[in-house]
Amino acid sequence: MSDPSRYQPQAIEANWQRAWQEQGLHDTPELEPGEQGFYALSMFPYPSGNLHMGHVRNYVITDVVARVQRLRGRKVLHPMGWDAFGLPAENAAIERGVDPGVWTDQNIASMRRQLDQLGLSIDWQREVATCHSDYYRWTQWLFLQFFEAGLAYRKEATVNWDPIDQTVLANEQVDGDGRSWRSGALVEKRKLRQWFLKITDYAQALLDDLDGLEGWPERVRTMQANWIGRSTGAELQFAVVNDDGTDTGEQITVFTTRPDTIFGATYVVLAPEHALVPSLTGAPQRLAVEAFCDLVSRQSEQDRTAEDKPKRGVPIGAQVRNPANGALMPIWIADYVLADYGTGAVMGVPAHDQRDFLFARQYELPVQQVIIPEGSDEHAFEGGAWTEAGVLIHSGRFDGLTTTKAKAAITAAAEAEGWGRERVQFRLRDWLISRQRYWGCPIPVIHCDSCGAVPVPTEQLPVELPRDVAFTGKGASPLAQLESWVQVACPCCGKPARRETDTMDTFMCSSWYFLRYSDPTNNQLPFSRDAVDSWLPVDQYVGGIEHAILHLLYSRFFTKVLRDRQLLSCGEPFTKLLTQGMVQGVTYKNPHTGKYIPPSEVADADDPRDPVSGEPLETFFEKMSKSKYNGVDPAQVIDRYGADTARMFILFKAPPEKDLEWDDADVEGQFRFLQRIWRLVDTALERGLTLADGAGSAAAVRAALAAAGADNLPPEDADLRRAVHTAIAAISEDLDGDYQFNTAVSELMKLSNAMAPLLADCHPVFAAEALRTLVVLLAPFAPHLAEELWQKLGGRTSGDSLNATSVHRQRWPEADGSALVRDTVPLVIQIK
RNA sequence: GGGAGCGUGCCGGAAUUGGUAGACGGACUCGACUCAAAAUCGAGCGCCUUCGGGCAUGUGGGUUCGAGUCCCACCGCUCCCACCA
Repeated sequence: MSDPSRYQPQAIEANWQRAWQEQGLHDTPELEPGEQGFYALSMFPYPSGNLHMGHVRNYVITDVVARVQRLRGRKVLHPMGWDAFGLPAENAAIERGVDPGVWTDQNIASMRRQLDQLGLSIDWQREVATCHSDYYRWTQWLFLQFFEAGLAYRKEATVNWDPIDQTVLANEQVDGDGRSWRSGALVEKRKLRQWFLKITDYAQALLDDLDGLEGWPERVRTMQANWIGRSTGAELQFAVVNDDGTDTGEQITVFTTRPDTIFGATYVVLAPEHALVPSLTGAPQRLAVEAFCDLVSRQSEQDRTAEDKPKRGVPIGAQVRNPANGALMPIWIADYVLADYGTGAVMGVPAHDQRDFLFARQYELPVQQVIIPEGSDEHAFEGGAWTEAGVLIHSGRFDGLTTTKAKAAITAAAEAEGWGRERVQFRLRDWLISRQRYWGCPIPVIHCDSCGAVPVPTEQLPVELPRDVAFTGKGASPLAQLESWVQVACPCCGKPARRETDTMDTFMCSSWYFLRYSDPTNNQLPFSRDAVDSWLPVDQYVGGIEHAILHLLYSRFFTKVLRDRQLLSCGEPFTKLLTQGMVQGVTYKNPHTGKYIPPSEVADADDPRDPVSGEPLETFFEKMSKSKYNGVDPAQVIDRYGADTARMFILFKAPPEKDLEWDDADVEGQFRFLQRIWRLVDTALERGLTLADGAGSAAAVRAALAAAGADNLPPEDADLRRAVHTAIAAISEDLDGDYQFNTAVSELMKLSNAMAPLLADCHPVFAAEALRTLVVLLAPFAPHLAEELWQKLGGRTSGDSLNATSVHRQRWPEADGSALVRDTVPLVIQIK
């Protein structure tokens, strides 16, 4: 600590963090009317209490973006907050009896301390926490906006029930294996009355506007488009007929994307949950049908939808007439037809649909081919469905039409004759927002026997979460068990009524937090229109790929609804999106026992062996997690090497969007690089160089240039100028394009390597300017070190014309060498 | 099954977008300094070589004066969606 010539980050970083804080260097500047600010945003964390490397990577990336923009002279908004509702707090309450609010606030405080050590340029005055009532009252207010717009409604629905967490999950929270995204439990089905938001009303707009999101990764746009899942087809009606061939008056409506194959339909299948199933089932079939429906309802989503499962079904004893050719065909129910997609009914065309084919073969239903390959008069139909396009046969007046033409012609005929119409179908379902949990934002509704579901008047917001609750972890939510809170007078008629006891999906809270940052202390509105319009849309959003669908889609939906409610102007919230890769750690696993072994128990990293059995271990990189013992604690890295090394390493090690393999040896190498820069500056100081030799005087630079002759410099001077110029161009390009921080850091390292041997021999003016450029370029990546070096070089006391109190007031060099001007002082690097 | 993407040294990754492949870093080897170690500094580091060079970017073709980059086929890997009618 006493040796001033050694780079000791621990000795300088906290000081600079304090200095920035005291100077308010990262406070958000006021924007002039019409002025364009820059909004740099990280996805806010859940306050688990522990900062992990994934957080560090996320926030460091955003911080570099913010710092570069500030150096370029932009006014920057760079906020942070807490996605603070959610199950872990409630689980802590159940397991350890701590109050979820207290637990969460403690975690926020501790994570805030850890974040501060990273030297992030965050404006903490705009901090928000979704669990504080000055935030969630506006979440409730926004819910009422949806309600008023007819976009929030209640319906009884079959929902995903998580038997461990005792709550309902949205479709999106059930993973591909039919398990809860959080507890991992196999999801069951239940019927409950739930609140939904009508995101399907915006399906088309959400899809259309994806095209304009050029600053988003292609794959995220594709994932969203697939999730929305638009398909065009037709809705066709099949009349139910009695045994004697007369119509019963009932209709079965099916949705199909292949109306051209209707002449090949040989049966109709309903989902077991279809509303007409009970009434259409014949007496002899009733027992079988009920047994089958019961079986299906007990199946998990996984069993039901696994593609390799045999398709099962039963006939219900009724029949329909094919509207195209009048043929009578049986009605079946089957597990492969889903109640909540399309109309919950399909026409079975075994010849041209693989699922129908398998089903028909299993139950010996007739197969009628109606499409043949174009240009062939023979049937290409062999033992599997023919799903390609072709030409129609056995289709009456439509014979000979191609698939494409037949789709249009048959749909048109159906429309003209009244048995169908064109129909666009989305895969996207309405968003189920009800959660039977305590630690969430209460839904501001009161249920009254006479008035129905009544919104809580806005002046009564917030509906506060009661704090004196018992957590048993069993049965209904603690809210529903708290009669003193539930019983309330109806705002309409004043009669006794009951509060809604469901809380909102936490995705509700995170769908608008980026708007609140623009005006975080407003207590009249969630945000003023002026404030939100002056900062939104977010210029650069940074976060994990795991939010590619849910959070980003919901946020886009919110933004569009609020725009349509005249609360803001933009239709898309995030102009550019960067999805950073995971941080992976070295993982040791015993391939026989399947157990993960902590690295501390592995004696020899080159020949890892199980400490108990001595068996050789597998070594690989995997996403850091507690259960795999492969995590690296950011605090320990910072204690040892400092925040600047951690920042540089994480930026350098891999391109931001790719997975990053954490390697302690590499961190060491990064630290040594910063040490070399430190020594470089020390060497310059020993020679008596300061920034005053260069930038302090425009005249000095011009005089030096004139003396040397611009095209006739001594080789060292020319080499140095070239090295600096090249680095500036490369770094600017890396940062402007796709944020290739890894190569930008490389260029910086190359520059400092190239500089070291040249500084001793070149003109002091050039040497000083080159050093100044190096330090400024370093500033976004290793801000503490850059500040310290700037000060050591006399950047604050040299009579510098900017009188900079901080290197952050220095202008970032422009990509073309000629523009390397800091106010009136030309930088040396003007000639190639 | 549908979609997106990727394949370059021992490793992470570069390559001015069609122009000297392997930047920068790690690991490794040798040397200097040291009683020694660490740190630091210097050198080497794709493969083969008769030291002239030759061969190398998953495999096989193609376009081009020129291909890691563009086109076709194949092999392998990753991610997302998936009985969505």
